[in-house]
Amino acid sequence: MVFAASISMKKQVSTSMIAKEAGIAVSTTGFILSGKARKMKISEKTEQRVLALAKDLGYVPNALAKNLRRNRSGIIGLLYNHLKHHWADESLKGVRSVLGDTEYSPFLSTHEFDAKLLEKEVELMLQHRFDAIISVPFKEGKKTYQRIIDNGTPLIFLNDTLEGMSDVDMVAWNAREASKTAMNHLISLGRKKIGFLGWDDGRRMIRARVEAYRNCLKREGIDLRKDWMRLFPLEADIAESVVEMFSEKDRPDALFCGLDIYGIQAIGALEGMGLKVPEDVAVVGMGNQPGSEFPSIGLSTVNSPNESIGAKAASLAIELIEQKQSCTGSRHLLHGDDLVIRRSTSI
Amino acid sequence: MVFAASISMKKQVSTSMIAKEAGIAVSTTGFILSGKARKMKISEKTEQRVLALAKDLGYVPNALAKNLRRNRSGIIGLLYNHLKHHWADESLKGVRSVLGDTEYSPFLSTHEFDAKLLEKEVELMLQHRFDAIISVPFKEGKKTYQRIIDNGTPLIFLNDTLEGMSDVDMVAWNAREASKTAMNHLISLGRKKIGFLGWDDGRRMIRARVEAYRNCLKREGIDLRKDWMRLFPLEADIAESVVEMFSEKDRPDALFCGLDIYGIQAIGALEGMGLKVPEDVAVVGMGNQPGSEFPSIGLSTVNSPNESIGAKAASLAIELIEQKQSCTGSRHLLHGDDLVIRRSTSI
DNA sequence: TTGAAAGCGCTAACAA
DNA sequence: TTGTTAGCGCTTTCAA
Repeated sequence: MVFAASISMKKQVSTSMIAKEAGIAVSTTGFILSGKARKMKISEKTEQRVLALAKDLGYVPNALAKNLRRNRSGIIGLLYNHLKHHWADESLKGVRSVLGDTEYSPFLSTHEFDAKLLEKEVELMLQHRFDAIISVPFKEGKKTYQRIIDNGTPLIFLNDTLEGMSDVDMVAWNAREASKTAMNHLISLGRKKIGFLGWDDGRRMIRARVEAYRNCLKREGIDLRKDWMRLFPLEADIAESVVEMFSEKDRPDALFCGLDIYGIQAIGALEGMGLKVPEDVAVVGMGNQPGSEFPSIGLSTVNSPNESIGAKAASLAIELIEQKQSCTGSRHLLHGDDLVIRRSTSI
Repeated sequence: MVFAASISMKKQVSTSMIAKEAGIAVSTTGFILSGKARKMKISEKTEQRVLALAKDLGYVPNALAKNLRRNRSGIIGLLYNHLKHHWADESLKGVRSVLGDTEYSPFLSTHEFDAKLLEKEVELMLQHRFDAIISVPFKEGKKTYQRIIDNGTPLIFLNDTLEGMSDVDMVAWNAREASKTAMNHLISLGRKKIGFLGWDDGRRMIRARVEAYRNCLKREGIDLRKDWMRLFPLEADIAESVVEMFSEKDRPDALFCGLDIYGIQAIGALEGMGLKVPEDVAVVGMGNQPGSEFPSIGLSTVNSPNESIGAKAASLAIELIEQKQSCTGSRHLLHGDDLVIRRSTSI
C-alpha cells in the first residue's frame, strides 16, 4: 500500500501544466482552481473537467507562489514560552475556533524563555511573511518584539504586557479578579490567617495576584504578615518554605497560591508535616492546571479561560491584519473566575 | 517607543531595491545577502556597504520567493495529537537540538485526533511545501498519511506505526523493554499478585505494554488473572475499576499501569479506600509524566526518552529529504528504561 | 468566456 | 568581479 516514492521522479504539477493538458488557457484553470469559476462565468463543463484533471494529476496548489504574489501567507504564528502545560493546547483550540472559518491558519513555535531563540523564530516568521504573530511575552525579548512592530506585522501579547510596549494589543486572563475570587473563597470559610505563595517575574498579571492578596486582606482589616508572604522564582521547589512558614506556633490557617503548582506542592508539604488539609490549612490555587484534580491532591482553584483568550487573540489578529495595523494598544481582560472547589477547601 | 505603524505605509524592501540604492547589480546584492559574497569574490567594501544598507532599510529576506525558486521551504512540520502533556515540549527540544545547526526549522500543529483536522493541516503543510512531516500517527488518518507519501514528501511516525503503513519510518520509545523494567521492579519487590491498568487503542506500542505484562508473568510462572487486567479508553476515569478490583478479599499487591495517569488515579483510589501505598499495593507507571513527581503522589515510573525521540526523528527527516525519499521503512526503538523510584514502590 | 502577459522577490546560469 | 536575464507558480489586468 505504502510506496517509497522517489521525489525526483515526481514533477510538480502546476496550473499551467493542467491548462496545457486540458487544452485551455492558464488563467482559466487558475480561476477554476482558486474557486473563482462562478465569478468568471466559466462553463461548468470546463470547470468539472479541470477539477477532475487536477485531482488525477495530484495537483497541490503552491502556496509559496500564491503568497509571493499576494505578499501575505495566510499564516498566523503562535509563539509560546513552552508547551508543558495545557495552556498552549487550550488556547490553540480557541485560536482554531476562530480561524476555522477564515482563510488563516495557525502555526506554532516556542521561545523557551530564550531571547536568541525568540529572535530566530520571529525572524523566520517575518521572512515567511506570517500575517500576524501572537506571543506570550518574554521580558528579555523586547527588541525582537519591537522588530515585529517596526516591520508592520500585527503583534498580540497573550496574558501579559511588557513594560514600555503598552501599544501592543493584549488579551489576558483577569488575574486580579480571579485572585479576588480565590481570596474571597478562603475568607468565606472563616479563615483570617491567610498566607501567600507566588512568584514575581516582573510581569503585571503575575503581580496582580499579590496585589489582590494585599487588597483583600486590607479590605477585611487583616494585617499583612510579611513572613506569610513568599515570592519564588518560577519552577522553584517551595516545600522548604512551606515547612518553615508552618513550623511556627502562630501559623496560617489558609494559603492562597498564585499558581496551582505551588498549591500542589504545598498540600504535599503540609500533609507531610502532619497538618490536615483543609481542616488545619485550606489551600486554593490559580489556573486549574492539570494535576490539581488528581484525587490525592484535590486542589481548589480558579479556572482560567484559556480557550477564550486564544479565540479573542485570533479575532484581534484578523482585525489588525485587515486594518493593516501592527498594533492599536487595545487591552482585553477576560473574566475567568469560576471557582473550582475541591478537597483542599471542602470543610 | 512602540509605534503603531501602518503596514500600507511600508514598502517591502527587496534585493533589487537595495541594488538600485547601492548602484550595483541585483545579482551582486543577491550573492551578498545570501552569504555567498566570499564565494563570488565580491569586494569586501561592496559587501559591507550592501549589508549596512540592507540593515538600514530594514530588509527582511522574502522566504516565499526564495523557496518558490528552490521549490522547498526549509520547514519541517511537526503534527502532534495534542499539546497537553510534556511530550510535545520535550520532543520539540530534541528536534531543535538537531535542526539548530541546519538550514531547517520546525513548525508545529496538532490534529486533536480529528481526521478532518489532520487532513487540513497536512494539506496546508504540503501546499506550503514543507520539506518533511513528523507526526504522531492517528489511526483514522491513514488516507491523509498516504497522501503525504504519494506527494513524495518525507513522513516520519513518532512513537507508533499504523497498520498497513509499515514503510513509513518510525521513531519510538521501546515500550516493551520499559514495561519489562517496570514489571521486573515490582517482581524484585517480592510482589506476585500484579494487576494491570492500561488502554488499547490498537496501536502496537500501546499493546506492547500488555504483552510485556503477560510475558513477565509467564516467565515468573504466575498465572494471568483476567479480572486483574483492565483496558480502558484513553482519558477514562478508572477509579471505579480500581475500587472494584481491590474490593475482593483476594486482591493484587501491586499494579503495573501502562500510563502514569492511571497510576496517579489508582493511588488516589487505593488510598481513598484505606489501602496503603506501597505497603498494601505497590504501584508503578510508565512515562514519568508531570504529576507523578508531586509529593502527594510519588508514583514510581519509567522515563521515556522524549527528547531523543525528537532528535532522532529530526535527523531521520533530514536524511530522507536529502535522499529524496518519502520513506524507507526504517524502525528506531529508543531505549528508555531508567526506572524512577518514588514513594509508590519504596518499601 | 477565454487568452496573453506582467510581475511578486529571489536564485543562478551565462556574459562580459 | 559585476551585470543581465530567465524563470519558479500563481494572480490578475487587459484584450479579444
